[in-house]
Amino acid sequence: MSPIPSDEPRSERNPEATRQRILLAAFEEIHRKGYQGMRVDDVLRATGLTKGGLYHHFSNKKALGYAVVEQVIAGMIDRFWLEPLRDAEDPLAAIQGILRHLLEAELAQEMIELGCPLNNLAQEMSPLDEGFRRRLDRVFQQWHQGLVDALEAGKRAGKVRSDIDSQRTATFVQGAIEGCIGMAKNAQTKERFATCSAGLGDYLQSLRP
Amino acid sequence: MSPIPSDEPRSERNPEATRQRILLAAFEEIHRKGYQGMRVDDVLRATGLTKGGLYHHFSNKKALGYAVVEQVIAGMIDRFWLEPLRDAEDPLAAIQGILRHLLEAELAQEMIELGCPLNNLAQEMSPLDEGFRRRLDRVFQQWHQGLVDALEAGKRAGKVRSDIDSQRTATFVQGAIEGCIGMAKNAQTKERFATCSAGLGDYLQSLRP
Amino acid sequence: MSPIPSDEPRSERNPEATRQRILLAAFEEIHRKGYQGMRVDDVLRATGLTKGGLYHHFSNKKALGYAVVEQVIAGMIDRFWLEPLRDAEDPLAAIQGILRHLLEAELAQEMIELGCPLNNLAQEMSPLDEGFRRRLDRVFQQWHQGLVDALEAGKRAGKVRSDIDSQRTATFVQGAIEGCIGMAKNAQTKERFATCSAGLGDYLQSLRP
Amino acid sequence: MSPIPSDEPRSERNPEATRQRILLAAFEEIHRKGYQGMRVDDVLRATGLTKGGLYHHFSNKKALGYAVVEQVIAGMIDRFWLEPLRDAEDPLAAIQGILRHLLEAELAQEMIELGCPLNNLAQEMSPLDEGFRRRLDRVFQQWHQGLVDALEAGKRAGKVRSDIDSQRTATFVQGAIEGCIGMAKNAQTKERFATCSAGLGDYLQSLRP
DNA sequence: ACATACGGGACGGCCCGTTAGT
DNA sequence: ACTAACGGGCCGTCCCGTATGT
Repeated sequence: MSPIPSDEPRSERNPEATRQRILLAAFEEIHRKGYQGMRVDDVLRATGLTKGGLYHHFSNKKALGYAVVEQVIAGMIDRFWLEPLRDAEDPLAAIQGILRHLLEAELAQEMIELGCPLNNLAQEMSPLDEGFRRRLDRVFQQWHQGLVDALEAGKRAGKVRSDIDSQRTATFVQGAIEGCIGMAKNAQTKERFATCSAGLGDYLQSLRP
Repeated sequence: MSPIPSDEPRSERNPEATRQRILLAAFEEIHRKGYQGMRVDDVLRATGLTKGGLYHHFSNKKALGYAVVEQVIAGMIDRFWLEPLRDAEDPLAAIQGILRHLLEAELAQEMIELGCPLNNLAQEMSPLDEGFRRRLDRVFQQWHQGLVDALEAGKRAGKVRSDIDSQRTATFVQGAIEGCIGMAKNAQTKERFATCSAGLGDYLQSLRP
Repeated sequence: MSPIPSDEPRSERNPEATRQRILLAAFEEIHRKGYQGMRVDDVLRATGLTKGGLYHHFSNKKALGYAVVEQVIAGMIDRFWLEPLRDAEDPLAAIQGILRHLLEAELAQEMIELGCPLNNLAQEMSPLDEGFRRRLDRVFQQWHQGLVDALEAGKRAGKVRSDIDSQRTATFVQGAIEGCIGMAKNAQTKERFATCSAGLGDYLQSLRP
Repeated sequence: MSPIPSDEPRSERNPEATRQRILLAAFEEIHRKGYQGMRVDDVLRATGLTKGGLYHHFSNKKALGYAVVEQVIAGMIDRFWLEPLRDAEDPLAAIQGILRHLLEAELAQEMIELGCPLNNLAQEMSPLDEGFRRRLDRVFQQWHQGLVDALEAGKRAGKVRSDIDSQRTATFVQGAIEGCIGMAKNAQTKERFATCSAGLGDYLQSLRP
């Protein structure tokens, strides 16, 4: 098919890139079907690898699942939730900004159709496997810490009521966000997300001085 | 073969009871492992039936899953969330009462360990199967309607701010509740649920006149 | 092929016969390749069953292996070694008779080519799996008991020296028989068996009064 | 890439030693699990090498197996059985000495738990692979020749009855020895070996003038 | 209404071997 | 001489569903 044929080194022999390809494909499948619903063979098909190849990088399906949590999902949470909060002087506005961003971006489709990858996996696997639970909880806690830090900064900047409990608030915000995404996923409509996150907006407003 | 025919109650020939036993066992398995993780053979073991028995009542695994939604989970939501709201003059207090009840009852353990059966199934199956989604959404909407009705009654009774949007609020409350349960399930601790639902309590207070 | 075509009940629905077919086929494969070398798929092909069918009768490969020991091999030892010794007044002559029989019968071929099924399995699996070891040892002990009884009867009948230790002698006879079969199996020749069992014959003569 | 070439001993560039390490590790695995049960990857783990390293020395698994027979097992038989018989004036005493030695030495444990490496392999592979059979039979024949020579010398020294057939006797002695080891391996007890070899001792006594 | 035997098709994992590279 | 990425086949098991019988 490609006009320049044979002197491209057939397989680039780039193990790190291969590993990433596997992780990405596995993440996609897990996001779509859940960990239990993810089929190793589908990951193989998506990556163009074979059993032996995958088995070289990950000793079994569970190890692959763990790696997806630590090396894909954790990074997504960081880029999506923590990065924007890092230097925001007004955390409540920042959170609402991210929520609005969720509605507009192309990834909205995926988020509403398939839900939050972190929460999906947690809901599925936390009661079934302690290894998953620990790793997922670690990500939740990093996110939580980012929210706490931002709320504290907001207090100092006079953008957040100083009498609120940041820990408790951060936990509830996490829960509410995941709840809103969940509502949207049930309904499979953007509107449900808009409605639910409007309620969350009301709550966030109630945190202002 | 045997000439003496029908009037010995062979074991306990009671088809309706058998059907219920299957539904209950299937519900348990689904609650614990998810629909995809539920194994028909495990349901068989739990009921003491065999393949033929189960497939006489349900044409396939999916039909069994659908029936669990419509005939088990829907009833649970009704008893647990709608019943207490029906005649409550103060809906916000009623909601908080249910949340407190969740922490105390023996079923708390199950709720925190395994999560909300309705939401679990919805998160797992809504993107994968439209039949599940429709049935689950119906339950969510009944619950939603109950909340709306209660909030409106609360407004009339002067227990709820009259300027709030009941639809939106009901949706967010649902989301927040499921979010709190989810947080607790990740952490597998009662405390996380207490913390998160305290935040929800703050929100509910902000709805008072 | 059969002129009367369609009204023969396609699969006879005879579970016990099916179970036997599986056991026989598994025995054949184990005899030929060893337990580890036996492939479930080959047993399937030999029986015409499918995975599900076999899995219904035996929960896994090991269970099938155990059943082969208890329900096939034990019976063979009984018919081949114990039956002829039961009423023999001259046990030494009886043993030599069986050895000679081994050289003549059609089963000689199989015995020399593939060895003794009991000893093969024991050599392969005793150090690897205690479940196999116990079951195989039980067969060895029944055989041993048969030899002891026969020797004692021989003593009473004046056909065996009364000063020998029957226990020890029985054990050595077992070992020597298996050793002879093993020698023949290495060489893959009848002659090696003849030579080796001639030596055994010398020993047996030395037990005469 | 590096201009400084060869005189740094990179790790311990010693191909012959590497080959020996592989052979030894492979022997261990074969002795423990059989040839079919031996996994190349386990040999790799035991030697610290990788696939390429092993396949540089042996073209495939079978070639490794053959080499183990010719370069490890043959040597063991020579040291263990032939060496002590070489200059023994009383072969029967020498054989019994070796048997007693077997019971006392530390290697007894291994011999009784795992059996005789030569006979194990022969029982497993002779019917399956002619290449193995030939190589193993060669070792058996060298051992056999050693026994014959010793018996003949014993005759000349008046320590062995001169009317016995040395060929036949040697074969039976081999068989009986392997049989005794096999009996012990089944039972996984030293005592079984003691009992069975006591019977062998009786036989050997019957060969004295 | 229910039991039992069996079909059939994946799925995860194992494992021998090859090949590009150093 | 040796490493490490990867190919590819197949094995044991799992599991949904059907068919036959009672």
